[in-house]
Amino acid sequence: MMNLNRLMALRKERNWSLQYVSDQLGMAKSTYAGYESGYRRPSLEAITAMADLFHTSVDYILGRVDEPGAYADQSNRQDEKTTVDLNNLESCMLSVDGQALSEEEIRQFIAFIKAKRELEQPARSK
Amino acid sequence: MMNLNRLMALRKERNWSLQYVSDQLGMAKSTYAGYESGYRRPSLEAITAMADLFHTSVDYILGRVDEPGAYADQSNRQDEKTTVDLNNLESCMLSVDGQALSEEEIRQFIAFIKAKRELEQPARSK
DNA sequence: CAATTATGTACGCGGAACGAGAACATTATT
DNA sequence: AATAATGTTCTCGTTCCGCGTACATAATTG
Repeated sequence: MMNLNRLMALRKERNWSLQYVSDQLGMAKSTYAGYESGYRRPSLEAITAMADLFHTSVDYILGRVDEPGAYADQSNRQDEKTTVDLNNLESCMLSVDGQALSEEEIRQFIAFIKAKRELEQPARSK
Repeated sequence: MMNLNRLMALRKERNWSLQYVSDQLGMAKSTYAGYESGYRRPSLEAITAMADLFHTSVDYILGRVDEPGAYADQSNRQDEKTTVDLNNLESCMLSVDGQALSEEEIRQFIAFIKAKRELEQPARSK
């Protein structure tokens, strides 16, 4: 039927754990795991929060649309200054000395930042 | 909270009755009426069926997006990519997982990228 | 290698809330 | 005026959501 098969792909692309995602969404690990496995179905608020977290659209998670980054998410829409979250690679082009950065380089930077934050906050785990 | 205020507008634009819409959706009149009034929240299947019936997106019904026919704009949005050079950061703010990056972190990243490019182009450099 | 911790999976339970139908009020049609 | 159509609100039975928990496996640490 209507499976949310794309959730796991969205999570694994970012190398996030179930625990980390469910913490970000403010729900139990088993709850989010139920969404990925198809055992449970998210509420409208839950699926909206997931679309925000993954910087994609509800329609994409539902499989109604095939472009992950088709819509702007709320945080980007409401900010007057342009705020770019690096997880949303489709929305921005970054360059250094006029030379564009590849997605791979941006991913490395994200990993670098996360590793740095881990070291500074050893108590927290994702 | 998250009201589906746009449902009634979508229906009235078409001069459709609650009975007609609920028949098309295969549910009771009171069920769909509950969605419009905010008394009940639709399931994922129900809101998907509504998006299909009204020829719009789930994100539009949820208020995550302001254009009813959001699908057509996919190619347009990619042209609107914001290009940011990391050497002049005054214009924009960068974040990872919604957490802002400090200027120091970005400077470290610039240094990292430059060093990486040095190593990848040993013949040209110097 | 052993021990501990992180990660993914499955299940049972209490309770929230969904969906249908009925009853009623209001408006439109004849 | 009578009838039908439309919109609103309520109760009831049932579904199923979300959490806690337990367990299996993989990863990390000493």
